[in-house]
Amino acid sequence: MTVQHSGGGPPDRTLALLWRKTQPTPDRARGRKPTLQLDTVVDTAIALADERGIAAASMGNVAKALGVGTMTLYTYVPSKEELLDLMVDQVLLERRLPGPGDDRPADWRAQVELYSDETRAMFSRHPWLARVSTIRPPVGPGMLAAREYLLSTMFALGLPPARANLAALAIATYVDSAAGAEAESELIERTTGQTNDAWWHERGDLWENYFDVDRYPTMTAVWNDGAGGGTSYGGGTREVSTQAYRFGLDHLLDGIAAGA
Amino acid sequence: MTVQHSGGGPPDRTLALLWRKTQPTPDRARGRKPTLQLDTVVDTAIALADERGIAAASMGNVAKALGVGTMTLYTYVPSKEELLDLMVDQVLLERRLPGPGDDRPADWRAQVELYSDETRAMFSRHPWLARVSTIRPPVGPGMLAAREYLLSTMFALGLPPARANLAALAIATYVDSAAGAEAESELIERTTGQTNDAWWHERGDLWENYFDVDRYPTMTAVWNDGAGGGTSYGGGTREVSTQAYRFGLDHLLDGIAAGA
DNA sequence: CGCTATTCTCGTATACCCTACGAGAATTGA
DNA sequence: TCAATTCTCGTAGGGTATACGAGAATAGCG
Repeated sequence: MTVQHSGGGPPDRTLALLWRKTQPTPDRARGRKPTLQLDTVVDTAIALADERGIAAASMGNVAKALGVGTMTLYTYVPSKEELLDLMVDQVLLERRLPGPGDDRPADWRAQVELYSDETRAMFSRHPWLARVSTIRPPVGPGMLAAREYLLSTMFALGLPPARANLAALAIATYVDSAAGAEAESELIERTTGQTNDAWWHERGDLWENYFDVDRYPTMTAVWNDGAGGGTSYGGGTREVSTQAYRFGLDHLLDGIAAGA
Repeated sequence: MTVQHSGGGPPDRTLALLWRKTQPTPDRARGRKPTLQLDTVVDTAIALADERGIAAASMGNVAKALGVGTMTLYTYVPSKEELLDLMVDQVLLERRLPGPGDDRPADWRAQVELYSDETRAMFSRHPWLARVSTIRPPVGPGMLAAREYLLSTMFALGLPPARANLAALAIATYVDSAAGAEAESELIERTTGQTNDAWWHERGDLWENYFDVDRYPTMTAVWNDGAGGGTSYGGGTREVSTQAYRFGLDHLLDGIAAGA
């Protein structure tokens, strides 16, 4: 399944929810006391998605986990879309990225490395994040903090503002998508109980019945070289994925540094 | 919504469907004649998804568009998952990428450029592709052709097999995800009838009420430089996205070339 | 204390989604 | 002709989100 979001209600309401920690919420005295807290709802949804994938974080499941009726959730959140936005920004905020005054690695490259490490760890904890669209993202503190940090590393490299912006976007695109793929792969292995190697192995027919060496000479060469990662092509083994990630990031940064 | 796939039935059946054009299908004389063809089903589903997003390509909608009962589709396709796989590989195959013997640009860089152009065009025609998970992809002719081609461009650059594999994976990761984001952005503009600029503008409250210049000095600098792309941050205007894409690809290739 | 305004709770109902099952229709070879 | 085979698709069951409205709980006021 796919996940859209950020379409729904008035943006003011969503923004208020996203920034609730920064901005004090007006307290209302009147009326029945709430049983839950927004944070509890969001955290529960995240926990469910972490464990069994984004589909498990349905309104019904979240409510059941909290021991309330499904419709009760709608007191805390205008819609599922909003909940998703909150989940995303909550998780984006988990990354420990130094802010303006904080200590950080001296080298710009190490700074980017920190972004990469934190992002990969975040995706690893929350693999479902990879399946949420980031077009029109929840513009919350989490998203802004990450963008600010990455942008500042490009300033540290000495890029002028316009180039720094482009470079930060390119790096974020690469890191986020690669880290997302990696994490999603692990989630699928966990939830299906089948390793990726086993999955490829199950498709052994392919190589025998359909694969034509003349049509795919280069793949064959890589295969014979043993570089495909054993039993698999197409992303292949965990080691190959990790190596490919490093390779891509290193060379992207090389290229950016060379052009600085 | 999110889209999973490639889990379901026996892999043999799926592979047979995916490779149906290459492999002749056994003809059966007995029994009622089918009203539809598999290709028609797949094409209809693709058309629906192209126009109104992946969610519109439901079994019910596809059947309605074809003027048959919903359950009729299950004669042609074992499940929705399989249909999705077929849609994906069909679309992957649209890219005009030269095969082993075919003419191609002489320069390896131009060859990669061709992959990039064809991929962007493909995503532009089929924006929903961005929301389909590519872990455990449909291992059909479309996927293999693209991998073969990209791999061969890295051979053209002179990389040894193992490095070529890593480089091809890195480039595919970057190009596919950037192109996907771009296309999805256009789809959202089209289906919501709201441009991205308008969307950001609607969030004007943010900058006034929540944005803290001290917390986000670098973003502020970029903003003041006019590099944010007018009204937006976070990916921003179409021009900024396109520039960022070019910037990233060029520098990634620079880095790979430098390390060759 | 009682009343009222306010707020939260959540059962019911609607409208989608996928798909298992099985009855019936169509076709062909025997 | 009729049996075997294959395709068609209505019904039903279990999932999803959420609109609506009735009822419960609370705070403050008279």
